[in-house]
Amino acid sequence: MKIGELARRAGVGVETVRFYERKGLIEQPAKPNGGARLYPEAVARRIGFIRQARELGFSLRETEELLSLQAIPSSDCADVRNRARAKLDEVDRKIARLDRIKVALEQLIEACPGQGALRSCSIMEVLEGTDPPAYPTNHGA
Amino acid sequence: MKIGELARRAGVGVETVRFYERKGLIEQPAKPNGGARLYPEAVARRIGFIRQARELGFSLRETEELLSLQAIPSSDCADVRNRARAKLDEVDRKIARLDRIKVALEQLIEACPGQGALRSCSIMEVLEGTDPPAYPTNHGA
DNA sequence: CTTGACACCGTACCATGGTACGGCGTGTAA
DNA sequence: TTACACGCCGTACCATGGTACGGTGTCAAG
Repeated sequence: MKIGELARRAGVGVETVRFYERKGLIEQPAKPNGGARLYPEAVARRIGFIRQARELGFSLRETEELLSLQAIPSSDCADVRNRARAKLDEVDRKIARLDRIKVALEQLIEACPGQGALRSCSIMEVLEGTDPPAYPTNHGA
Repeated sequence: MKIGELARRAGVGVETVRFYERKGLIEQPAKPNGGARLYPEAVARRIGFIRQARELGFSLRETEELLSLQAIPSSDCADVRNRARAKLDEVDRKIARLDRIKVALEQLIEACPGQGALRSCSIMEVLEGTDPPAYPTNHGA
């Protein structure tokens, strides 16, 4: 398929596809007869993945790292495994945080019935219960 | 506490705190005797939440929307509930996507043992199994 | 053969989310 | 009282992640 259809399928703009190519997130495909880029199906999925990763708070660089994880014979398997584990940790942490937000939202929705006795409760207050003081302090030491 | 300690506790820079204030994500605190901002503890947690929400892919605007969700008597409860539900959906979708990536990473780690028979497998290939064709097509109709 | 839809390319522009800078005031400890 | 840390403010700057533009080329239908 050509770049227009690719972009449509992946849910991004044509310019974005070329931008990703410049950034090295997708490789330049065949340009037969020297003209238009001709993409295989797989690229649409790859770009879809990039889009989703971005929405999950991964930068383009991090997204590239995710995409580069592949267990191919001849690659340094231990290295791939380590990087995958690091990413897995990150993903787990994101999930855990989202779960806390989720619970907070659910409690908020519960606390806010039709019209009734309504204890004041903000999302932060709900999180308070779940999230003990424990300040991050993980920045500049 | 003053802005310096607040920033340290929340894990951001001083400039960032003032930036959030300009953006309306935190309100300007008391400035007794006209001088330095004096913050209550709660603001550190609020900023910590903002930081985490950012890392989960929420924009500052979306983060503000999350923070604005509070069931206070006198507020339009139905409205709050609706907005909370919308956010909950979004959170659920994020979790679902992260779960797929998580599973993919786990499979990748499995597929990549010490040194052995190693089927070629990238994160995209793992996702293929999980993610049926179903192109998004949710952009410009 | 012209018109339209698309592709090409490079460059410029844009919004978001900060980050840094410079000049000034203040307060506390040597 | 001088010095240092910290705070104030406004403005300028920056990286990321796109988005738009303008000029050109190519193909296919009418």
